Amino acid sequence: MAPDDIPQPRERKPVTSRELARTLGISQSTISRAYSQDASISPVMRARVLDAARQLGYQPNIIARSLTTRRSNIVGIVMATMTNPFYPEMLEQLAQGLQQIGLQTLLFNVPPGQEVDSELPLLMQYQVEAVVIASATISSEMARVWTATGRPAVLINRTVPDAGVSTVSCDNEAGAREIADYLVARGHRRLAYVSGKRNTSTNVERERGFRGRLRELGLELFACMAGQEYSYDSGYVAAMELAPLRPDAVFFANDIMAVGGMDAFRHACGMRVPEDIAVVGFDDIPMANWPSYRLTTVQQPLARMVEATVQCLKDALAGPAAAPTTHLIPGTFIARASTEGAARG
Amino acid sequence: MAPDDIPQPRERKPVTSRELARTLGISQSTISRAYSQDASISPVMRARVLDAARQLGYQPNIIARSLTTRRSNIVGIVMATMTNPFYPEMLEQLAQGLQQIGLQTLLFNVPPGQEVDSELPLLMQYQVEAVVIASATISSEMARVWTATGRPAVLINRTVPDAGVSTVSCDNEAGAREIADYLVARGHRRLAYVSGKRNTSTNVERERGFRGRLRELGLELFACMAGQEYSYDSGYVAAMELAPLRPDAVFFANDIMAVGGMDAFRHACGMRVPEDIAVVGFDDIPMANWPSYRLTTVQQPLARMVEATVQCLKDALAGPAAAPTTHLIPGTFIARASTEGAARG
DNA sequence: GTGAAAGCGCTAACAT
DNA sequence: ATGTTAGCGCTTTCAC
Repeated sequence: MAPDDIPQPRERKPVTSRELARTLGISQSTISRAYSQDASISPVMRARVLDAARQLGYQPNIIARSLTTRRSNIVGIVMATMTNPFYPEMLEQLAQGLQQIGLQTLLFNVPPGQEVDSELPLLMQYQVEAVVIASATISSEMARVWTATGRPAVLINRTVPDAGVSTVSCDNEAGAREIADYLVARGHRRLAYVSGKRNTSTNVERERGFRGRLRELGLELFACMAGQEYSYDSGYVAAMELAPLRPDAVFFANDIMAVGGMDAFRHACGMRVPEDIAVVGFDDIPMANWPSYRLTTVQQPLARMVEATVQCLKDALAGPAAAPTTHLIPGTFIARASTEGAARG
Repeated sequence: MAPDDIPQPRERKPVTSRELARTLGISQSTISRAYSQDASISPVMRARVLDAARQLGYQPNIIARSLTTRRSNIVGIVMATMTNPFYPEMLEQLAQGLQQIGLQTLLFNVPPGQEVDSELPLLMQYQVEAVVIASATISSEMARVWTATGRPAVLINRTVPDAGVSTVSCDNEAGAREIADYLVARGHRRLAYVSGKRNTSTNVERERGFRGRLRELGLELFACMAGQEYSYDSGYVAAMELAPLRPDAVFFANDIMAVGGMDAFRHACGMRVPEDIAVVGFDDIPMANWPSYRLTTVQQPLARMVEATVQCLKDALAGPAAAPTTHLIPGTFIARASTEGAARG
């Protein structure tokens, strides 16, 4: 076998601190100190080390470091399918926010039909310092198992009863009540709700707020369709079923469903929005403001939610185990053409 | 200070293999063997270990393992802003595909205005085994630095001249040529192109294909607008500038831009699509098939691209450094209402 | 088949 | 300010 045929090791071993130390004729711990902010090392020595490091391409192995420091600086983000454009946006901001405070993001995408719970063992094995769960639901039991490890968890837009996890969410109920007020004030009386994924707290809260406020106003929900998930298709299908009942206003559990619903009403049912039927969503995704839709909705305070999440993690990771916090951030009602001009009162 | 005031350690230390070994009265290496597929350990012993592990909640520390095995099973995914819905979808599929072969995803989101290059050192420090770069561009120089570490890199939908990285992309040029053929065959003569982000290979290829094929057919591009990025807003703005020139067909660099363009034409310029102007995109995002748009486009073979990427990584990580591969996967032209019914020929 | 010991690359006492 | 030493939790020889 010619020398050329000898398989090369797949990976050139990176330079280690020990090697760097040897070439500089100093001790290995000095290398370590050069990278530690407040370590007793002379500026000149540090410079010498960092210089040589650049020459030889040395970079500290963060993984090895984490073994001793017990700080991986990695947080897990668990997400289910992102059929709702709201979530990619959140993921993006979240990843950037975490990175700004020196945390890296290990992404776990829960395939449809699978549970978040099944991902948690892996997260633990990878020694993530905290977990953020968005657009996905975790069982109370598993949440307790997680918090029992002493690691913080933040749920975005989901709540789990007394499981010791922190939550950050939009005030869904208040937003939904505002929608009820608005639609009733505009003279609508045959009001329908299209639910998102069953048993998600967001859906429960929005439905409760809408229903509850209507009742306070002396009205009953005229119709209620069960959407399957928070997707365009789901909204489209629900709208098709709803149309024959002729409601005069529909509140969809979120914007992407509402957009699907509007398309169904307009292009498949021959109905005009808002003249024949008013449509409202929730989230205020960019699409909601496109001229094709101009969707009345409640804006979720995405930036503030991300901020709160990042801050929450920062605090939790800084000090000793803090008590779980609950952030309920108000949304902002935004009236657009999908309801305007439809006044009947 | 009362005992209660003593700050608790933030984290209950997870049980280690050594502890588990001690409670079982066996050696620590036996624990290790219980988790290694082909290690010499008796079935009964393995069962005993795994059982006890479940009792005590022991789970191997993958990070620690990676120190000795030099395999972190982590791959970095680098993405820029996801204003194009095509990318969240890709990210989702990619994360799932990687997870299926036991690889975890460390997500790096490049903030707008920043370079991918700046993220690479971090990726190296985190000992990722490979990097996938999507919707972002890397300099040839940095690509070489990366590959010099012996770690594979896959670029999705971007190419870098001779930098030793693998690439997976849609045949953008062929797709664009097909669009040219189609539009010309339908009688359009005043053809415009709206470019995406300058200097991205996707944009260069699509423009070259479109222009080149037109020239072969004896036509010149009637107008060419420079879009700023691959976003709805960018498409909208470009369309507004383009409208006064009255082209009879426009090829936008991708779907989300085309959708923005259609909205501008229809809602701001009083033009009908396709009667006054035909619109074509590229990608075939779900939106392209919504009844509000029904956009003619070239479908990117997302699933196949993800598959190719995953396979490429799998191979590269299995054997010794393989030569970089290049996948060019054909797209599929799809005619829809945004161009149909506009025949003039 | 199992145990003992060495070492992965680093940090953190403890020396000097 | 720097060097020495002992681990962090695991895998992997090497004995037996």
